[in-house]
Amino acid sequence: MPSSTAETVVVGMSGGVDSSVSAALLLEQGYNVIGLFMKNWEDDDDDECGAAEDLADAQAVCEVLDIPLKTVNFSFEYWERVFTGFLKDLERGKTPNPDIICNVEIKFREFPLWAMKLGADYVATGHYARIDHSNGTLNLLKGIDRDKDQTYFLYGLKTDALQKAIFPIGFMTKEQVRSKAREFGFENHDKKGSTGICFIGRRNFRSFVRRYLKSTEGSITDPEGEVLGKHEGAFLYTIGQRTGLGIGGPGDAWYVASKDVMSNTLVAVQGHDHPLLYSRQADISNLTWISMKYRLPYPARAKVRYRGEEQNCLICHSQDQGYFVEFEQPVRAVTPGQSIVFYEDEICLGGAVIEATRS
RNA sequence: UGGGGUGUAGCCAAGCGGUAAGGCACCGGAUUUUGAUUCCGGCAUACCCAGGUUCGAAUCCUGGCACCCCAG
Repeated sequence: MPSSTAETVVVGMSGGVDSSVSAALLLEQGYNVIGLFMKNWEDDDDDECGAAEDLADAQAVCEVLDIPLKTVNFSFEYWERVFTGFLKDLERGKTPNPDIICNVEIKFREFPLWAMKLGADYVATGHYARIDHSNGTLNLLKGIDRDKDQTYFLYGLKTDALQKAIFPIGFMTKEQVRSKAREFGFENHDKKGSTGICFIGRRNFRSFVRRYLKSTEGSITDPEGEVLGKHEGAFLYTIGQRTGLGIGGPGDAWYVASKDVMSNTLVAVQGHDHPLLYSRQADISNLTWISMKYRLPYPARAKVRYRGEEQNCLICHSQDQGYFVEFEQPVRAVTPGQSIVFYEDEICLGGAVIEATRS
């Protein structure tokens, strides 16, 4: 029984192992724990069972732990603040990352607001990340499990959003989380990790997007303009992509090197490491720092996509009040719309959105 | 209709008498809270067609057919 003086923490529970173990750990640590299941997407048709199963899993875990599970529906907020922007970016030829916005707008804005109304002192999620409060400033640190580190998705959060956040599994490996789940007797200890857009789930990207955006066929050409084949709509593809181009024939595989939604054209090149797939510079926008502003130019390590390799780079001011990044080595598939996240050793400094690239 | 060449999966392409390499595309899976990348697996009872020779042919022979090239 939680004592009346214990602090209360609301845990966002997805039904997966990570958030389940997070809740259990908080309980062990003496918190008064409340589970929250967020439903942020109204399924238009199929896949309804996926969310229902997840809810059932979350319920099962909460029963084992003997904690209450509440549900909330942020579909409206998600649609308005995450999904519409996602579609708009796609139309503009970008490759947006909705999960990053989702964290800023939903998981670390709506969710905490809701939790605080319930009288929570803290909110927690099952992210592989750590928060360091020592030496006066708050720092977002990579998860101990470098292979699972999820700070890439969290770079848009500022100090105030993280102040009341707890990441209980940030100091654990996935392996440890799973065995902990077994210890607790969670049925979902072996559950496969979820993939796909957060809350929307795993889907065929192209057919999913085409439910919302009208697409028209266009041509795929090589850099010289020679037509190689056709695509289903330029905005359905991303830079560096190989799958779905349908270009057979002699030689190596083909990859998307650039796209132009105005002319609805895709330019493809042959070979995973074709020079046209590499960029040395990128214009960036919406630069945000988590806890500290750094004087530019500032040297940092940067990830251009989740699970990408960290690259040495220099963050700079550009002539027009904007910013750009210069990489020490050319980086493959730097893609407008994707985020570039900056690091210094363990610390996630912040990040920005890639606007344009230069070789 | 004189000469030469080529016909192997959707596309390239090995094979040269001993029972169909490989790559691209595609499909499935693994990895992955974006879209990708990457990795693993699958993918021609069948080699343009019809005969023939051989224990045995995609591989040799004969005859067709198709396409290409050079001459006309």
